[in-house]
Amino acid sequence: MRTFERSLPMSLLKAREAVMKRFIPHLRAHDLSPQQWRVLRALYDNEGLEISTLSERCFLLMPSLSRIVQNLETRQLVSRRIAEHDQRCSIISLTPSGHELVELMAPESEARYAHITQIFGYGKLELLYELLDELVEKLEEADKSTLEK
Amino acid sequence: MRTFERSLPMSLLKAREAVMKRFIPHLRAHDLSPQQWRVLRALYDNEGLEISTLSERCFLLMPSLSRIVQNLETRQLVSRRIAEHDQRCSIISLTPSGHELVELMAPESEARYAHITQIFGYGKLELLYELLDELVEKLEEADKSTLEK
DNA sequence: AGAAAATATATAACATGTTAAATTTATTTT
DNA sequence: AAAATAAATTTAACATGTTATATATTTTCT
Repeated sequence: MRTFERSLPMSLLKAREAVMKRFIPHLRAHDLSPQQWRVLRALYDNEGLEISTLSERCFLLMPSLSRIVQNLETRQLVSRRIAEHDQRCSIISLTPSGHELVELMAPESEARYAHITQIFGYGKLELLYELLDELVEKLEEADKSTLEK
Repeated sequence: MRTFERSLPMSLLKAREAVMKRFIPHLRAHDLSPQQWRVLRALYDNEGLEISTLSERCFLLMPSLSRIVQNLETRQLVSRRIAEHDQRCSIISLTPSGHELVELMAPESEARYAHITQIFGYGKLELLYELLDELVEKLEEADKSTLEK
């Protein structure tokens, strides 16, 4: 049997944890979880998103996101309104203070990302992104052709 | 600001999810979570581990592992005894039926791993492992030298 | 129009992730 | 040896992950 250490999911997890360690202190200083930060960032890039679109962009399942938005709503960092064209849809936006918070935090967040790039090397980082994207792509392709059978 | 899509933690997460998708149905068929399976695998490779060693090997924090072991214990897949040399330490072992379960499941698990290797390419997979290891290594080195300052 | 099916979201229930605090046993200090 | 400190593990509390189910609204069908 393959040795236990050679586990792709675990290697990916370890890498993710190592990277996140660099960001979490900064997030915690502003009382945000990585997920909450992802939501705020996504809304900053594209103001006023349906919650299901937000779910895709942030790679969060609806039940998690539902709770996260409720939390951010009570903290007045985001607001929601019901879509006119379809009353089932919630549209989430940053409030002014949510917008402010992102702008306050972004520079340090960017600096930390730049530091990781410098430590690891720009070329290697690009290569890693490419490999990860290709892995996902190929697995999804394979899933599709399995479904067609 | 860097575009939201270019997020290393999220790329790592997506890749991990895509890979896990391949294993989860098989695990669920045997009522195991990925974490529970990791624990059983670790114990199969090295019978009788202190729970803190198990925690490192499986990359699980103690509170999570504590609950997982309790669950596996009630299902009689693992057993625990108190270490003679230090009564604070729990030593966890596979029961015979735990051992059996790993041997029953391992072939299919290996087959799925082989399939992923084939889809993605052996060389690329090795390269990915190397990059992930190197990323973790370099981040840890950088952490150390920061502490020394 | 009214019933049935589909869609968007939320809630429920339970496992896991995560930090802090509690508990128990070992070790060190005085 | 008694008190203080440290170490291993568990429990608590709360956020998130995950599957199933419920709710509300829209669309489709007849």
